[in-house]
Amino acid sequence: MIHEKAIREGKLTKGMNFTEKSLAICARIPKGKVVTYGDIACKLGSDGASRAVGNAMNGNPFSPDVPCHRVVGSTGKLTGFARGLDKKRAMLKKEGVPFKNDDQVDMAACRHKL
DNA sequence: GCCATGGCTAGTA
DNA sequence: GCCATGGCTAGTA
Repeated sequence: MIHEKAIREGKLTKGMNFTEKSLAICARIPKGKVVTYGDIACKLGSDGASRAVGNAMNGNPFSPDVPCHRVVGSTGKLTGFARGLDKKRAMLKKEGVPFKNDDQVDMAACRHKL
């Protein structure tokens, strides 16, 4: 992972591969906000790559500085997290993200526009 | 060939 | 619940 600095700053540089770019985008999500795997994929110009974005988040070496916990499924469901969904939910709640029920984020209220 | 997705359809209640 | 999709890595040769 050569582009650590750029990633942490949320910048895309030309040498980055898909994974690195995904992480860089992720770094831009403000506290209290949330984004979708698909949102990041779209932002990178490949709509079908939402699954690949999931892979990228899974390997995130800069967690939780690069806030991969702020990425959720398209419906607002908490899909996955290396240290468990309970942790993910706890972190999001602590940041003030509104929930509809225990594993469902209120997307309308806190979806971040990339 | 795996997967932290997502969208669509069959088929139950 | 099925399957198309896309990027990546473990693991074979």
